[in-house]
Amino acid sequence: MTERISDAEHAVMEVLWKRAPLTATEVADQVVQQKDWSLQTVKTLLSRLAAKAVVGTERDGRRFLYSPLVERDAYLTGVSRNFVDRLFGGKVMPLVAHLAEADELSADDIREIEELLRELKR
Amino acid sequence: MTERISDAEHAVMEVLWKRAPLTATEVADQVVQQKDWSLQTVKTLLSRLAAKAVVGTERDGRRFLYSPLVERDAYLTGVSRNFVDRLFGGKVMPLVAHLAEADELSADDIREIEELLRELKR
DNA sequence: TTTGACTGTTTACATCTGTAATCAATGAAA
DNA sequence: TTTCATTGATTACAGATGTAAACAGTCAAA
Repeated sequence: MTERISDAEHAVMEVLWKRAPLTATEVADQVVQQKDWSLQTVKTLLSRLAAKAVVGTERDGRRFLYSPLVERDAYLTGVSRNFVDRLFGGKVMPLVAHLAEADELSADDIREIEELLRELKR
Repeated sequence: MTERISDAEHAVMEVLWKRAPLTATEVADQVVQQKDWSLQTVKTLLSRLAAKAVVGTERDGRRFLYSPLVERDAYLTGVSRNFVDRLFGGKVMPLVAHLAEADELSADDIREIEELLRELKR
């Protein structure tokens, strides 16, 4: 039962998942390359994430260092599961079928997935 | 650029995608089997959906008949695309790989997907 | 030691969501 | 014709979210 991470919070997490620990300013520097947010906004998001225990803080003199407490993998598993459950009745096949029919899968994608599945069976 | 449909609204849409047009009461009767909502709540959701032009209304005497204006398929394509873009860099492979690694795919699932992909190549 | 730059904390505020209650119009029943 | 039930419209209200501004503590420079 991982705490829910909002869209905005997710952008912050992606930065921390790439490298951590980081200070608020360092996180903001990264985030700003994607989103047009102020330093204050990023700090608010970090606070909320810390309040939810999704990131941990470690005092470093006058400032904090932030690190993810939730692994990206675990998070992705949770949201993927939720997504597939809600929209495709919990089955991955209809999702893949849907993307395929909507022409969202290239021939390369298909080859890659087939390769992956072959691996899985071994 | 389809209007965003919230979770609660989505439950209402599923009913209308199954059969339409329906009156508010008919929709509520269906929805209540899933969610423990009052008739009022369902009506509010229908109004919001109508305001967003996601469902259309057609007067029928004293009441309205509601029908989806957005197709389920188009909606699913949109949210799937968005989901895959946001969390898996737009590639489906990592999503499937992820679900597979998280043991969310059974042997049957794998067989089904392989079958599907085989079809697609023909 | 005063001042300024940084950093976290507190407060703000509009919008969206979930979940209705209340109101008003009206057709049906008594 | 008065009354009740049905139905859409309006209003409500708390919590989540996006997006900060204002405040307060403190180390560093002057």
